[in-house]
Amino acid sequence: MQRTHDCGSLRPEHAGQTVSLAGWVNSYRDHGGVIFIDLRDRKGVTQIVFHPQQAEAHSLAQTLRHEDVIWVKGTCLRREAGMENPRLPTGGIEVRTAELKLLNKSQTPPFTPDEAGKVNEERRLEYRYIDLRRPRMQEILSVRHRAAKVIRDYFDEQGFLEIETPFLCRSTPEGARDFLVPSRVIPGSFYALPQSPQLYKQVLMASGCEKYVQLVRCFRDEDPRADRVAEFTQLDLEMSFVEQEEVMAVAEGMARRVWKDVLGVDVPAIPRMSYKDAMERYGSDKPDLRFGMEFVDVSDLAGQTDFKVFRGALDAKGTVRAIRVPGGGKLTRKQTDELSEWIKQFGVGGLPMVKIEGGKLATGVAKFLESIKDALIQRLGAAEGDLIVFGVGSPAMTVFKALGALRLRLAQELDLIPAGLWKWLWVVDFPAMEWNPDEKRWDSLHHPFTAPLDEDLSKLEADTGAVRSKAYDLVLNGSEVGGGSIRIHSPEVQKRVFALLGIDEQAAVAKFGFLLDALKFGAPPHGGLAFGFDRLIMHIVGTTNIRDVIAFPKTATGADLMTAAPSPVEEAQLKELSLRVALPQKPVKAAPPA
RNA sequence: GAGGGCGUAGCUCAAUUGGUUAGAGCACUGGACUGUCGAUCCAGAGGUUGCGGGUUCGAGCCCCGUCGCCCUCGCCA
Repeated sequence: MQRTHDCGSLRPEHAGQTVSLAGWVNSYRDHGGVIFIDLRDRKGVTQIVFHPQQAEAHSLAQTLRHEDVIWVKGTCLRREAGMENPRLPTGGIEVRTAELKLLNKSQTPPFTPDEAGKVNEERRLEYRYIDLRRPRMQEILSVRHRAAKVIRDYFDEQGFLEIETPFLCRSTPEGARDFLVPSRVIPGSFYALPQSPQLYKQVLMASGCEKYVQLVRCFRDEDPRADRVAEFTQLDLEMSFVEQEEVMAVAEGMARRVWKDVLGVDVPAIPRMSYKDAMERYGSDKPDLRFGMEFVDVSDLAGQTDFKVFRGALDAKGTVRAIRVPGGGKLTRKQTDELSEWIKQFGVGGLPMVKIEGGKLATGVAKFLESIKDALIQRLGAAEGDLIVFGVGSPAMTVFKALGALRLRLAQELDLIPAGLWKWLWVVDFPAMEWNPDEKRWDSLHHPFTAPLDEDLSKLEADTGAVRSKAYDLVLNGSEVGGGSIRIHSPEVQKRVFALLGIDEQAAVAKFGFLLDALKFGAPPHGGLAFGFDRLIMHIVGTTNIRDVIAFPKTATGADLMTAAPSPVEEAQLKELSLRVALPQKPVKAAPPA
């Protein structure tokens, strides 16, 4: 089938040429005599005109409806003055048809690509092939492709090898819940789909590959968020004979290259912030630096008041932190009550607050703060019309996290986040381990193979919580787009870390003996990083919904609404796998009283 | 596992305090129309109000359960 052009390329300079196009009927306007069709393909929309003189084509054109697939041949004509459509790149021309072929009649579609932007996501996912016909979705797919290409070119130039790692892996109990795949050949045994190629890429370093990279699908059977799904794509990399700075430099170079080549935006040198600073100043290990609203420690001032809420938190070795909310004074009582209720889910008791009105503290807990009023206003730099909110409680980390969530919510609702900014940040010096009060043991913050900082090695056992690691996260506009670490390559240090994590030697050998073996036989020092590829694309195309950047995404329950996966399987399939399904019995509910 | 929101025609939505035959726009069908580009005009068809139960003289609306989708907490080394 001959196509001389696509639907986005004809311009007045093509006038007079015989052209042929193919695509979908985006809309039709039948005037009884002349008929107009807006023909759409991946590249754009072109107006096709049918005149009654071409009787055969014209009568067929009368039957055309939304999403019919057609081929046309005709003459490209410059539109007469006043009849151009400035909203179409091809609006200066139209194609007067001599010949029309109906390639495939469409049933009436549940919605048209034009409408898809307004249709429920559920419906869009069910008819994804119609949704994806939208120019916007085509653009996203195209950007995703280009970003992947740029990334591969970049790493190729840097001497990396793209090496595939297995999808059918050994299950490890650490980390996220695994998706399991039963083995037919070994009944009762299971593979796990990879949460990331972490262990394999370390083994690749022991294998002498030196520089590994992979765009790879990862699977985590955990509940989703707006920017998180069970099945996602990582840009995974690992390097031998490197320290933290070299890995960060390579990753930063990639970000710079992608932003430059795809968006035409320069990424400046990316600043650093310690985990401790990030938590204490922004209540997040991925602070959004596009706006201020930093936390201010006002524990000392709070201690001078008689306010029981403040005193109680301080007596419990907690903290009192304040945020100045610019223009927050306009929030109504109803709105502030709602915030106060909402913040309780983060483990603090409520949200004391005051407004600045007429140079004075007003409403809320103002009466308790009279004695510290001037110091408070001065320290926060508060101005007329501002709101000051207090994070109060213990431990301090709980307060930080609650205020961190509040800071984001208020900034969004009060429209304090400037558009068009790219605020990159490296968060470094993460704690190596975190005390898990429920299990009464230390947990890795990153993973058990993360190397502690050399200067903290000596206090590994004595002051475990204070040990920092060679881990680094790359944050963009408050979202974690990448993270990695230098790995432990010394069996000695690895043994000490496992001991602290409560993983005895036997368990360690059982879980990842192959990696420990690999480290024993001459593994080079190595480290790496993984980018959330979907999230990078989200930032580039400007969406907050990760499903927008995935061609065939799954829903919150892991369902594919188009294919209706997951689904029950034939009894014979289960039998072959030596599996039996044991659904939980539904509890019998007592009949309601009459 | 928990909380919140949503579910009415193919699509997007409306429906007064629980009250007549559940409406509108778009799409669809038929007709008119030779320059539109959200074409216009006339006419028509289209409903298990997600599903199941209950309360009531009467339920789209109230109650219980259930299914699906979205957001959040937990979870995500």
